Amino acid sequence: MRIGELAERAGTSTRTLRYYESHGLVCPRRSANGYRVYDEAELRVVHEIRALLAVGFGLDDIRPFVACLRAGNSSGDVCPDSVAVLRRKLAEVDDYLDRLGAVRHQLHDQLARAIAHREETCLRTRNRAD
Amino acid sequence: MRIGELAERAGTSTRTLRYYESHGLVCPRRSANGYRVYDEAELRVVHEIRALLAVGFGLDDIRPFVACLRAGNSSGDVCPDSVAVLRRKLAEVDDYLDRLGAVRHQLHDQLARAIAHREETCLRTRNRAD
DNA sequence: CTAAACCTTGCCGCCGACGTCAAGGCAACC
DNA sequence: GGTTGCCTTGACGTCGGCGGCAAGGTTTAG
Repeated sequence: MRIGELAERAGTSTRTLRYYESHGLVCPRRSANGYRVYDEAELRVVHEIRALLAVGFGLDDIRPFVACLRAGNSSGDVCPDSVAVLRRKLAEVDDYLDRLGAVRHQLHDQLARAIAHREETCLRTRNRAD
Repeated sequence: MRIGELAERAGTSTRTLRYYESHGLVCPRRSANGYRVYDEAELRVVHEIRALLAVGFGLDDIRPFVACLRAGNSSGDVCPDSVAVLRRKLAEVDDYLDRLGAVRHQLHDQLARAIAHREETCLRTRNRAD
């Protein structure tokens, strides 16, 4: 399979596949004329990459998962390095959730106070109008 | 007050203050030699900008708050435009919290399954060793 | 007089996952 | 042989909030 077909079947672009390759995540063979040739297994790899990217992983974080898949495992998650990255990412997400919760809290209060202030001002204005 | 003093008192850099100015958030007078001159009120404005940036606002979102402060209000939050931005940002944060919660959930499951798979494999290996 | 410490404008670098040309080679069909 | 459609490498653009440097003018202290 050549790059165009893989791109279409993976739901992405040829540019993206070349980008992954330049970062060592995919390594296709080359045909006589220099075209990239991928085998079926690479489709699975690209799907794995895309899924992890969608969850917020960076390409560097994804590398162990790809290696794990290439090692013949049914899932990219089961190798020690992958598990380590998963743990770290979970901790990062928990951390981010905490901070974002605090931000939400502050925004909520800030909004409530602003609205309260507006109503108060409105009342005073009406009282002056009396 | 010149730019260096304002930067120090606001806990930021001169580069940052010039950047804010280039985006219309601060507009100092100029002295005869071309130096930027700020009055005391600008310190408050810069603090407002920094506080909102820290919460995740972009410079464009912050503009109404600065205008509100300049209009003489004790808080930058109380003007209609500011309230609108606050509402929108709160909604965005809520949205992001939802998605991040889903991501956390997925990561948690993925990690749990990976560990379960590893233990299972480990058991099988020991059984073979028996 | 000179060094130090301010200030000015302007422009490139950064991060990350690509998009978007540009300029050209290869393959297949009419 | 010309057109179409694939492929190649290379290099610049994107977004945002600055950092950092260059090359110069100003002011103050010694």
